[in-house]
Amino acid sequence: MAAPWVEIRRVADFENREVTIKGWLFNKRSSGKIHFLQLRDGTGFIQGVMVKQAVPEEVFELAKTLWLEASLEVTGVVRADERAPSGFELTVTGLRPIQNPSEEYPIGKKDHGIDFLMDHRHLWLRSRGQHAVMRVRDQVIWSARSFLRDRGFLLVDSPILTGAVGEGASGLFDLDYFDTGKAFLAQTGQLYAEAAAAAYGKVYCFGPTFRAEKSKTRRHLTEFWMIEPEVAFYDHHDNMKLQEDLVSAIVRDVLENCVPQLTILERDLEPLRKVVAPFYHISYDEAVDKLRSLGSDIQHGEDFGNDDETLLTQQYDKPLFVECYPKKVKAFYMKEHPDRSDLVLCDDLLAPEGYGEIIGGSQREDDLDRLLTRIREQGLPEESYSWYLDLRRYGSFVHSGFGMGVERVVAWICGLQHIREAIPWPRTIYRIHP
RNA sequence: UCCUCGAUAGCUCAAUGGCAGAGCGGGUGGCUGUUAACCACUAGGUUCCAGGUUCGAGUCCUGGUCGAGGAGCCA
Repeated sequence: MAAPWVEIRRVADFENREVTIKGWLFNKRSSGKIHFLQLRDGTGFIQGVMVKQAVPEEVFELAKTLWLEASLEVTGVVRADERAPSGFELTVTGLRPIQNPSEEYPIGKKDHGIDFLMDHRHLWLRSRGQHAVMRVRDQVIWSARSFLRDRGFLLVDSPILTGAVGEGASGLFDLDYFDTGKAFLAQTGQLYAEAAAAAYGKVYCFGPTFRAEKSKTRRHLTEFWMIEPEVAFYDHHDNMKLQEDLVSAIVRDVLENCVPQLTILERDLEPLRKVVAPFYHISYDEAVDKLRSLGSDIQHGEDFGNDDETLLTQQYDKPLFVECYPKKVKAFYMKEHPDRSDLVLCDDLLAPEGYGEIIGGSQREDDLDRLLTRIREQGLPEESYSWYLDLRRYGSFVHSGFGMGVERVVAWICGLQHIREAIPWPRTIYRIHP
């Protein structure tokens, strides 16, 4: 007798049958003798139509008392209807409230300010746009993982609590670690991934990373997720090819599976359809010349500013590799350029449409003496890197890797104005709640 | 850390130094196809805090708190 519980995403398989939907009421309209109940169950959205004559009087009256975001079991018959955005609606036959709120839902139908929305992030996640972003984020992560798995990569996760420093001494969160002194939240898993690459060849780590920099921009979080592949016997060029293949695979998968979500987000699909290998390449030196010809006052030897990066990416319709930056603006572990001792074999991959850096990668310095020299030049604590230096003592090897910022990729693909919407619980300099 | 802007009804925002307003949300009533439904009526205010100028301050000045946008740094 009981109608089967069906997920909204599956209702097409139940046309003209009575089903039960378990979910929440995200909007309600009424025309006197018809209630329109907008339902959400996490798998989709559907409209329930309750006609006064078709249900018992008390059920029709009960529907009037529902507040937004009431949790419900709704029974009804699935009908194809071209007036419904999803193609289907539910002709309601029964209604059982699970919990009906006793006060108004804070998030209304009209616009809210970002401060209010961030304070209500736990409720904001219920909204349609945030559903879309989280689905795309999920797709991006699954695409990356399956891409790497298909290519024989081994997932070797790195620690979050570390004793050694990562890329530099600034921007580290520290905490007391028993009697041994300070521990630090990892800024990167890369050094551990290098050790894993020496053990297993093709590896990656994927996890949250932490930067205590007081950055206050639309592209920074203090906690963000990074996918970091590291490959033994890959050089600088192999490394860029891998990045190009990974990013194009992710975009291809999103376009295959997430067009409804991108449509909700009003994302223009044309720029994404152009994201097909090969991407563009430009050297750091060429990039500086180009920027100067476009009016930037950047000097050779400086790192790019935010405006520079935006200006540069606006010149291209696909992702752009910028290669071989000056050694002095990059991390100690990057391999010195064989012909130019002032440069390193590295690349930044810049997303188009002004989004900028989504990947930073490099060939790693595999020579023990050069690596030691750079650690000392940068004033880093040599003893913290002793285990890392062992990788150059015992079977050193050409190897390369990169870090891809998940939230930056999601923000770019979704066309978001700010990276904070690309992660469920953003952590920024002035916000750690909820 | 620096620069800029902002804070008024539950929310989003108006208001020449001169009566505190609208839309949404809430309440009451109406409507058999609504899509941020619509229509009528209605309730709702310590204008962020502390001082100051003025006959009179939401508005001007000083200090503070909180937030946003941007810079630097980076993924």
